[in-house]
Amino acid sequence: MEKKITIRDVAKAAHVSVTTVSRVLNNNVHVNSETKKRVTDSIEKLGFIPSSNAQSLKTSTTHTIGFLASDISNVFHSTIARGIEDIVNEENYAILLCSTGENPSRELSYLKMLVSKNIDALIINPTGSNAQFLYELSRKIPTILLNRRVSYSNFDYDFFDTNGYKGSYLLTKQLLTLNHRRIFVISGPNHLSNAISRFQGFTDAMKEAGITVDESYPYVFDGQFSFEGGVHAIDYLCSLPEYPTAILSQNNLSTQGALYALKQRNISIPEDISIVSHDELSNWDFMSIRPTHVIFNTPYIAEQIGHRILARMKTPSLPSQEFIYEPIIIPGNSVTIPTDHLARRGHF
Amino acid sequence: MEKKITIRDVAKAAHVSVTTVSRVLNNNVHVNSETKKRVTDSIEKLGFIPSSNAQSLKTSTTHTIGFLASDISNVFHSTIARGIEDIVNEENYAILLCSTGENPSRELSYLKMLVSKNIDALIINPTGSNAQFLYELSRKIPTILLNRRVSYSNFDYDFFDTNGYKGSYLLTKQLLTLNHRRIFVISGPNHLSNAISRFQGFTDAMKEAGITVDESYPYVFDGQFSFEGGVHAIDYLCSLPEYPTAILSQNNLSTQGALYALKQRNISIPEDISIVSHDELSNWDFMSIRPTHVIFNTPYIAEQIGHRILARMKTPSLPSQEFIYEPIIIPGNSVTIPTDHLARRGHF
DNA sequence: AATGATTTTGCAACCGGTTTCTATTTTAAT
DNA sequence: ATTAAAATAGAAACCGGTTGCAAAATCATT
Repeated sequence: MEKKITIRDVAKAAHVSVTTVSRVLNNNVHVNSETKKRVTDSIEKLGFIPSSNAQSLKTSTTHTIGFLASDISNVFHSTIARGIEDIVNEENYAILLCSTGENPSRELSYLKMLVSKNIDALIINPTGSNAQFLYELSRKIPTILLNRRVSYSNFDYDFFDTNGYKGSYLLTKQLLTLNHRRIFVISGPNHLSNAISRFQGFTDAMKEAGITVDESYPYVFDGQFSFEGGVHAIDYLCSLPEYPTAILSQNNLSTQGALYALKQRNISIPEDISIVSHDELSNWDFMSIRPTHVIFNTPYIAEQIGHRILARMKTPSLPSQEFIYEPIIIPGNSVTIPTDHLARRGHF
Repeated sequence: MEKKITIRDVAKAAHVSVTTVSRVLNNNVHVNSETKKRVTDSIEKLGFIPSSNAQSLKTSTTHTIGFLASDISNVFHSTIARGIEDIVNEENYAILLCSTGENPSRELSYLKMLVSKNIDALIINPTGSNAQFLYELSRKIPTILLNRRVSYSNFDYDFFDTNGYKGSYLLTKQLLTLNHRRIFVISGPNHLSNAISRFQGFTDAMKEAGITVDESYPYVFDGQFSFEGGVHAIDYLCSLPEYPTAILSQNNLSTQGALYALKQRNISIPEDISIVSHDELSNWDFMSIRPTHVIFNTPYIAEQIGHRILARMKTPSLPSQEFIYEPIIIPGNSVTIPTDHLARRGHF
């Protein structure tokens, strides 16, 4: 194991003090150009790379941003991560990556780790738990919340979200316009703010059509935002006494699960049932049934988050703000007028 | 700005020395259980979280692993990242995430940043440049190379890869068995070791069928592993004097581009031309044309990488090893026997 | 040549932990 | 009761940088 090259080695090689080397590194104070050259030459020759740890200890800044999301392998989050990275990398920030897996205790332990690592800023897609810790953290470190709100007494924060309310509202309207009335919703966990607002978009559209969605409305499935969630939703759908004519899936993973389960049961789209969905579906162009869905301009959102976090680090006193991005509706071939094929085919 | 709580504050509150607090934190040496309780209580009460920076400075370990890939928003890489994360998180390692964007100078600057941040280990999907730097780095820090080799005099390293040679070989065989002879290859940059080995799999299969693929073989397109690469490949294909009967696309992004471009030109699969592909295609189940393709068990590979990097950190003297994972072939509906539809339809 | 202003440089304290070495106390053994 | 061994705790050096303060060197002015 070779010994590490430190600033003192450089100082010795250049016949100057460590102070001078430090000054050359940070080029804040003027250093005689001749001395400077001697120093940079020594740095070059020795291949010296200053230790961020030592720097951080003194300056208490790490040039590191924590990104804590439910699942980094989810294409939405990885696209966001990449977009942020591209922006902040220009100012030499690095990103510490963490997936909570929707597990509050894992989230908490990651948060503590990030504090201990002294990150300069945090971007989090929170589980919803750990509100107090997050609140206190946000008072010390520039913080951005992504997609999900957290409620805690007068906790205000920078918030980036897609307008899920509007997305669901539009999708529901589309179905209603075609005369669908029995619309089955595959919803997400109701402790997630984005699941709630999407659901609200649905109920409001329904209300405008004179349909009240309350406990007695039978076509609601509260599941996880996951493939299995979609599969279970279809199981549940098929157990109902009266069949719905359309499905609103509030999440892309649920949609995939639902499509899979419907195919297994030989239920055709849109002949037997219509479906509309939230969120981007990969390879949508090439799908045999292309669900009508709403998407968001994710790379753009990521870029905005990147700029915002830089701004907030520069000016911590910035007043909190919300950034909500509008849905883009992509019409597919998954919707038609209500039929009663399912009933005729004996599914109900 | 509240002042930070340090180990000295805890020491004061618990009426002990900082040494004792440190001992409680690391519980290596025995501390009287009564004293210990006083200390842990104070830690709890003050919400003290030790600074990793300070710890790192002394111990020169950071519990941080660098993951440097061409593009973290690529689902292959994000799946790998997540899988590694899940494994190493159990031992409290964090992951520093970096995308090179295939840019060697960005790769180098990231590598320097990672060195300066004193990472404990590195997992890299290298651009192929910066071989010397990487070589020297790997002698100081446990390093794993992913998917692409780097050539530098007696540089040996841990290497994880998918057997792309075999994948392309099998796909080509499949086409040859159906009597395809004019097979168009959408290849990748020939400075990438995985592009090279995939291409080799193709040529070897062809050779076995008595077809020599050399400079005079007209059906090779060297592009990028990207959507645009696929589009350009089809442009090129259509400019050829004699049409091929099948396409071997060496990468999923190229495949998507190719499918798109073929659709634009109203070329049907497999009636007009057959296609086979490398790598996972999202939502493949629901595609109207499901390309026959080879995939790899990515989550499993990720897990293995995670275990390996932990092992290597524990035992740096471990001899280097290569881990090559076999392809899994997924038959689709994108292949048929050669036809001369394209010629008849006036494309050629 | 003397004085003051301005550059340029170095000393040493400091950031917040860990660890070596030493001192004190407790326990065990004779 | 005496001594050896083990358990416990603290003082201070250290990790590798940054920075306040002050001194030395250079330059400009009278």
